[in-house]
Amino acid sequence: MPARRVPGPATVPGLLTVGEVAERTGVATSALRFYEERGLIHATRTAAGHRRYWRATLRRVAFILFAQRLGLSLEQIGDALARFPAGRAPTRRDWARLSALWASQIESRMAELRRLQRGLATCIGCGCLSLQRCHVLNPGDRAAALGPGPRYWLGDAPRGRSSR
Amino acid sequence: MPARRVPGPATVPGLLTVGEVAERTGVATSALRFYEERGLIHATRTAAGHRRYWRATLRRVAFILFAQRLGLSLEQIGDALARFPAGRAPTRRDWARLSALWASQIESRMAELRRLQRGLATCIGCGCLSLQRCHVLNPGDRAAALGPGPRYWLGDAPRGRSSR
DNA sequence: GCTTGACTTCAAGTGCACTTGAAGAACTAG
DNA sequence: CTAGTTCTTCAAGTGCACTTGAAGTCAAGC
Repeated sequence: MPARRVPGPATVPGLLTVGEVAERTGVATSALRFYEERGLIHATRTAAGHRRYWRATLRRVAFILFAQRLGLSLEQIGDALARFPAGRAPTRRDWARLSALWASQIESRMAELRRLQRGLATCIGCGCLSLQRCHVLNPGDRAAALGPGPRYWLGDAPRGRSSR
Repeated sequence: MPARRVPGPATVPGLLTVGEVAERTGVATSALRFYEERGLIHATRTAAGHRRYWRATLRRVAFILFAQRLGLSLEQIGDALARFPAGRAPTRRDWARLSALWASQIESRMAELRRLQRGLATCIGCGCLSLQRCHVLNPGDRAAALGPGPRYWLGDAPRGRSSR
């Protein structure tokens, strides 16, 4: 019955073990398993049940790391990844759409940082940080009072999931 | 024995109840109590044990909100607040020192966002996101692999507290 | 053949920043 | 005086992104 048994670790050029992926990405094996559980990455299995990753997974993990530094949650990253085929690079078109979305998020976060920077120099220093109508903490309306729960500071709030 | 009893809520102009502070700052009463437990804010007590806040506490809370949007942890914020007198505004000198520190943190976070922005347009789109030597994920050395634990993305890592 | 190390699952733990709930005391309005 | 709101403490729960540990399997080198 050992007819189509997937070969052992590291012996096949195209497939990587979880340890190899961990080493190459700097992400712990436990995290990789966690990402798989959350549907962010996928692996084939050997006959013995060991994970084997395609090389494309390295890019997928890089994508996850990138998006995390952007400030996205794993759920948001999962949504983005779901549009891409699992085993291959995204198309230019896929990429362009996502790129535009994320670029605008980076823009708004940078805008906030610039506001905070200005506030650092003037608003707080002079004691005007009043909370009532401070344009640093409350741009427009009452964005600083996003309600209870963890406060997100990229894009003000994760879309969907109304607070609490 | 009711000789120097602190008067009731809302009746004294200088002192605020926890509910009033919550309403004015947009921060939940539970969070205010939590901040007090962590030493970030302080309150006097009425004879009955109810909290009474100075008006300066409003500014202190504003300061906390501001620093949170900067991406600082409560511990870091507490360190910063510890240098300031509890009941009054910080001196210009105090402020200038902190301001310089935080400004540089904002600068480095903005620099990272610009890198990510560039990566968004080129590095990932063209498929070069390689993890090994990607200058978007690994500026200089291997900053993306900060080790296990929650990943900080302002200033790369909270100073002190070597990871784990 | 045996040891060592890499892998497996599953449950539970961690750190942060809180929130929620229970049980009760205190203030306020009518 | 009573009802309702606001406050008190304390313990436990939440969500995120994982890590740690236990108990066991699999593969490779000597």
